Amino acid sequence: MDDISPIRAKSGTNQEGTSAHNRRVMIEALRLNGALSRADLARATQLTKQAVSNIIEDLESDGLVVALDAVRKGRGQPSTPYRLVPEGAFAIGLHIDRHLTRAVAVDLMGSVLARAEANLPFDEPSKGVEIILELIAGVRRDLAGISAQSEKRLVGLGVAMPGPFGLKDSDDKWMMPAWQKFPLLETLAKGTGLNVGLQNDAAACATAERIVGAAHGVDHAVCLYVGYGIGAGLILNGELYSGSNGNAGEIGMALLAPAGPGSTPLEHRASLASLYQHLGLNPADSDIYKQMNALALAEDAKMMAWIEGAAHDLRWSVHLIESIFDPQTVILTSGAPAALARRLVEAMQPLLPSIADRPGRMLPRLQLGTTDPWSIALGAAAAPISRAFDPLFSAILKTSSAPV
Amino acid sequence: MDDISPIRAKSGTNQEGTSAHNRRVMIEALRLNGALSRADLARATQLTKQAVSNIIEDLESDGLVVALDAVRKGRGQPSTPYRLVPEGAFAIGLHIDRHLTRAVAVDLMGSVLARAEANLPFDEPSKGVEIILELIAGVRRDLAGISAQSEKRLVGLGVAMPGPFGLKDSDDKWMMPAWQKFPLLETLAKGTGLNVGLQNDAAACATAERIVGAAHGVDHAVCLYVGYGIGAGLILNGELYSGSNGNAGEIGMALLAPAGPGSTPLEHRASLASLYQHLGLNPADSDIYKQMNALALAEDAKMMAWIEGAAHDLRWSVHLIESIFDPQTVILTSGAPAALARRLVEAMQPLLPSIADRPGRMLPRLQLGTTDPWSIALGAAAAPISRAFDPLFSAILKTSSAPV
DNA sequence: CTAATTAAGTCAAGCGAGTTGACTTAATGC
DNA sequence: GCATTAAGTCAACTCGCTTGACTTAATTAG
Repeated sequence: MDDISPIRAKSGTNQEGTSAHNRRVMIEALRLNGALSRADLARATQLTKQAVSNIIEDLESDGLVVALDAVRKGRGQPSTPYRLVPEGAFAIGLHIDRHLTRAVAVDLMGSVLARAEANLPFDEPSKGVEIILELIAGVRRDLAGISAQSEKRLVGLGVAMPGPFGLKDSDDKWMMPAWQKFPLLETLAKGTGLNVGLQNDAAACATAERIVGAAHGVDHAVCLYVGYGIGAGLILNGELYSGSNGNAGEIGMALLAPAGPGSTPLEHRASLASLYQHLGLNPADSDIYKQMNALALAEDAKMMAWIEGAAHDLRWSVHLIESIFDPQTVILTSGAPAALARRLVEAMQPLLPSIADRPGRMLPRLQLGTTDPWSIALGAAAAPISRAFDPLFSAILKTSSAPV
Repeated sequence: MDDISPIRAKSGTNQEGTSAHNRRVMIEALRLNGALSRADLARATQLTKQAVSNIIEDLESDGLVVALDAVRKGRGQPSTPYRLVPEGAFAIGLHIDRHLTRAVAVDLMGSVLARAEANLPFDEPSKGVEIILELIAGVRRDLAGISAQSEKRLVGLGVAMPGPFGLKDSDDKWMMPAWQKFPLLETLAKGTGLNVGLQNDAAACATAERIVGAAHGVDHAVCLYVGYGIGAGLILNGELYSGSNGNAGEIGMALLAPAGPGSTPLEHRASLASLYQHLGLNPADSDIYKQMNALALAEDAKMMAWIEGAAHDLRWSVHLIESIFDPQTVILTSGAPAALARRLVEAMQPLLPSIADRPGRMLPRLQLGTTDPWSIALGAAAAPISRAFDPLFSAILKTSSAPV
């Protein structure tokens, strides 16, 4: 968003933009509906049969779609459905957390094909980056073993890490101060030769839910992510919204009351960090996930007390989110074990009344989303895929760098 | 959003979409930058000189832009700047409130050319509609007196009224139950022969700020509107966001705490309705505006007490909005007299710390926006203008079927 | 005062993605 | 068997943006 000229204006478009958009529309339609024939696509996208035929032919020769057996359905010539080819594109996703980093390789459909994790030194990013680069290299090697074309078809590296980004220098331990200052993206771009993009962890979670989860094909959804911190990933008009500085949805530091004793950040009440503190656990313990799972399954009293408290605040967070965004659904995801997340969602019932409490709803107000701890890395990987293949406004305009 | 076919897909586009987008981009560029030459436009929009020339020629013959005197600026042939023609398009805006309705006619630049108001029976919409239709007809006559082409160039009728819309039947007096049930849009469309669109009042306020106010050219802004109720108008990525049911930003009914005695709707603490109640005023009084102005100027003790309380809650609302949206700025607008609104904004200082408290800010965190009571009607009128002339994603697609 | 330079804007041919309408292919159903 | 229905192709066409050369008109250097 740097202004080269002092004149403010949106970019124009031309036939290239048209064609890029139509390709993306086809891909999205196949992703959302499974296999479709050219005639189906023509009806769904309002394009002519001929235009669709040309585009599909193109996509087929690019190895992004493939024909299935013809199917007869009533009168007329049988139709030939096409589906996406998972191996048509790949992306690497990287999740950087306080004590741990995970890397995955995914395909066009969002299937995870390779994964690796490693511990991370909390305050030594220059060392950490070496670990990360090795991790990525390993995942790439694994991927190359699965598909010979993987390197050619790699669209980018998506990075997810806790936000918020770009604030005042601070030593707040929540914010991984050493990492905030480190030129991470540049280093990774140089070290991998890939296009690199950054999201916060909650946004990545929403991206994951959108490609292979509860938000698949939902255009207005908010994804509450309860991890070490807490954040919301916003899907508005079918696109991830990141705000003016990439910090939209960073509700962890939001105060629960304007003043007085109740005026604590949400993060201090409803996050895994607060749970660890409540239980006296050490977040750097390698088996902490197992410990929590055991406590959740045993309905440990102390944990249940924390759940009650967190649910109290989260119930209200959902109420606020519904009032502000009017989403089709709210999805709660978590880095915690599934048993814990499930109990948390149960404890949030009944939800507070809100404008979401309307007749004719199609989706539940609150759903439990993915609780796989790898889902943030998956979402990170899904971001470059989305950028390359989803129908976005920015993809139509003339300087939408790096299309594919 | 009705699915004609069971296949979910975005619409494709073609040269018409391209051309429509480029026209809109030109218009927006002229709106944001004043007068620009063809060469300027070509640089700003990344289109070729020739393409711009053709489009400008088109716009000129459509009466939307006009050439100014050539200006010399250094070497080379002098450039001929073009500017928008205010009389290039008109729209009618209608603001329906509990006891009052206002209609305005605006031009392409958002200047109000005619206005009229009338009292409205609170719970008799069928009578009310007749009053409204007459009001609109009067404004249209006035407009016709100003420009002979006004009828030909009328792009639509925008309606703003308090939300939320489409909830369960209720007798909540806040929500104007009789009006919610009445088929208002259909009746107005039939009665005026115009395209009709609906927004809630806060959204209209944001639309007004965007066309001629503090949000002019700002792509990420939240507009807090303190009227009879309270709501937020959301400008995200340069477009108004209305949520999945047009109720985004309806924070009036949001509870200030999850439970307990503090658990009241924001609307009961920070809205003009709460002020009227606090002061024992009757909102149906025709001189209530003057009364409030007098009290504000006199720094009436009771009013100052209300301001303190409202500012307390609003300060926190801004904090939450900043945490959630990461906007470039928050704009407070109000139907209250300017003196009152100014005191309210002052009382909100200092703001609570938040992620908006970052280095390198270009805009203030909180600004006082328009306090003209006609601004909602203006925003209502600006909506059809925006829909017809702003570069929107939906404008590129093939069936930009009239949504709202 | 002239010539070189710089920049705005036009001209005319070309390109290319979607459109159009007729045609082919291949099923079902009466 | 023949009419009907629908998928998909062919080939000519359209129309908005692009390309590159050209014209116009100013400033600046010598």
